[in-house]
Amino acid sequence: MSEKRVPKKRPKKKETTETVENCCPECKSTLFKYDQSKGERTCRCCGLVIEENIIDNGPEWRAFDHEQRDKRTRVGAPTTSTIHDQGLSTTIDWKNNNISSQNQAQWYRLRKWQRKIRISGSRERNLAFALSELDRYSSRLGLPRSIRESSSVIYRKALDNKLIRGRSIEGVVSASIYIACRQSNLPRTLDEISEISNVTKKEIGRTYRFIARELNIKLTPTSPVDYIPRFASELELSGESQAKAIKIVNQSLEEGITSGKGPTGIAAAALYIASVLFGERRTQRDIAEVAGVTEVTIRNRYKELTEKLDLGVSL
DNA sequence: AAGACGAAAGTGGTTGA
DNA sequence: TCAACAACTTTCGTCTT
Repeated sequence: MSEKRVPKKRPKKKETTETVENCCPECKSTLFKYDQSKGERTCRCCGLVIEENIIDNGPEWRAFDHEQRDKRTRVGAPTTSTIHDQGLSTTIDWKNNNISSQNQAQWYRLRKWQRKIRISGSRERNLAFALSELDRYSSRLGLPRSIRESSSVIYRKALDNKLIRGRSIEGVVSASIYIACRQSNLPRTLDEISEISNVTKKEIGRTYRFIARELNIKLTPTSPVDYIPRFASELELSGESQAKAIKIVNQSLEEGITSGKGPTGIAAAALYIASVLFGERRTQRDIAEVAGVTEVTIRNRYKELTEKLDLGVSL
């Protein structure tokens, strides 16, 4: 069967079962045993060693209760760019535990200084405010953590390069979010960001172009494909329709009939066609609303697409 | 009655002189 | 700085289901 087998009697150490994408080459089983003490992953079915010398990322110490764990842990929370001091500063608790009345005044002064040091200087105050705004905006937009991180990094860079002067913090925060979204191929429209931030579309547009230029950030033009999953889920369209819409967009990209046209309009038209083809028709109005374009635009795009692509749509 | 369609006029942004 | 321009929107009347 196999050249390498593990002995039947194995130490009763931590053993976890898990399913892995690729299966055992020997018996096609997808169930594996992971033996931490040996650093081996073995097939549960035939015992073949799938992987050896796995690096154990866990701590080298062992703890038998909470107290020991607390004592032995040597790391804290991960640092993050979304907190102005990267979560590294100390705060002094307001609870006055066992402090004599003589010391109360002293403690009060200590706290005051601690706060002053924590948010000191215009830069820190700016960052503290900006990052709280950034957090508000991104939670309203429902953005993943990774994008929050990268947009706060962009904001920090903008601040370090003195690009904020003469611009509103809200504007720069919005622009940072816009850039971060585009970089991670989860674009939001200027309209969407403008709506939650009370910064005009025009201002965000101006600011993001300025920042991208100054910080040498290359922004590739957004593809309509990037918008499709989001729009499709808002319209509650099936995965099939979504896949079809993506296919339509790719086809039209090849044909080169998309240049110069707004990506949202194309995404909307492709979704409209797909929804009709799969019998889950959405009205142009509904699609226009989630895509942030007008019905007229959808009609124009959809006309172009059906004419040039031979999609076999009859309406 | 709702949705789709299309014409016409208007708007905001880009480009090139 | 200005005009030309393309894309897109607004508005509205008509047709289709």
